[in-house]
Amino acid sequence: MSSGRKSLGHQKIEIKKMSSESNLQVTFSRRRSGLFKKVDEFCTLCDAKIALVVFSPSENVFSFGHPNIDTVIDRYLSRIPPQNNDIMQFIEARHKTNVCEINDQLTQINNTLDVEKKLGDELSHLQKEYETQFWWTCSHNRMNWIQLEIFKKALKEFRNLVAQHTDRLVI
Amino acid sequence: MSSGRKSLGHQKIEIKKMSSESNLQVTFSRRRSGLFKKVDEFCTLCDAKIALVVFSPSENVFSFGHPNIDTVIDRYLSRIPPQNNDIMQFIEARHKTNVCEINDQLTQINNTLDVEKKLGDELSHLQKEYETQFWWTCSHNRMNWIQLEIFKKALKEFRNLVAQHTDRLVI
DNA sequence: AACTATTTATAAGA
DNA sequence: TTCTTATAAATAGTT
Repeated sequence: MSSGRKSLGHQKIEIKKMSSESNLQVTFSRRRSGLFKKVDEFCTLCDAKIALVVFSPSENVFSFGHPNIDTVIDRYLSRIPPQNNDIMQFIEARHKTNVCEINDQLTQINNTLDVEKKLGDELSHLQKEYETQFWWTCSHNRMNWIQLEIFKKALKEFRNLVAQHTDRLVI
Repeated sequence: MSSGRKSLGHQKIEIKKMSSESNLQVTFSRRRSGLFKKVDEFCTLCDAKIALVVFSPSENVFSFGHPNIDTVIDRYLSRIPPQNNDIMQFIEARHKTNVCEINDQLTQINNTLDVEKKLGDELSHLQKEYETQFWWTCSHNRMNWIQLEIFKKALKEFRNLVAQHTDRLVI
């Protein structure tokens, strides 16, 4: 009884710059995830080549690319005809380094993975102790997340520092 | 009677490359406009700087930018206005390299954060049903371990990257 | 961070 | 193609 409605739910909003700063934060976050999800689905479903770059008002950078953000941007910037295989090969070559690094990374991961796999298999025989394992994994995950946030902050500061230095030098 | 329904309406679909070619065409068109609308709303509401480039499977190009696509792409690639002075160009080149790599790193970390958060959320929800969902959880734990290995590697690379950058900064 | 009522997006069918 | 329809998905406001 009483009120009845717990919420008005999704109300229509006007599409213009949001007034409330705190509201903007949460809306940015919500819509950013929604957007990246849509983009991901889009290129999966439709085999589209995509590059998406977003800078938040606080200068945080987010990006997504398929099959590779730099390839798509390069093609956009240089207006390369898709028929020109030579040039496409050249562009692809520029990313071979990246692929090599990723391969190295995969190798290391695979090596580590053998150990991790064993752990996983062992775990399957330790259902009784699962609860303990669960909480360990959970807190481990959370710790990593926090560390990652700290590193991200440090990285941003470092980037700004580099920018400042260079600005002063250039001026 | 019998049929009654004029249409089944919007049915749930699996997110994987579409099999039907003609269906892909219409889906590409529909989702592309939906996407560009979302992006437009996003930057209007949240004052986000955005660059979006899409190549269709048939190599048609679509793009959107706010406040300007080239500005955002340049910023992502860390291109700065050309100078005449050779020394300035040298400094700019180094600046470009540094900031570009850091932007990449930040993007990577942001993406990793999304993954970590998702894993954390999944694990939290699992708590309620871990007894009945034991096997499913097990495989997710394994996935989580893989993520953690990637993360550890990323942190190592980041440490080395910072070291390299710091060396280079000392002119 | 979850919930709920709406709006918005969109898969199928015509 | 373009419109309609029924349903799924996203999300604004609230707690």
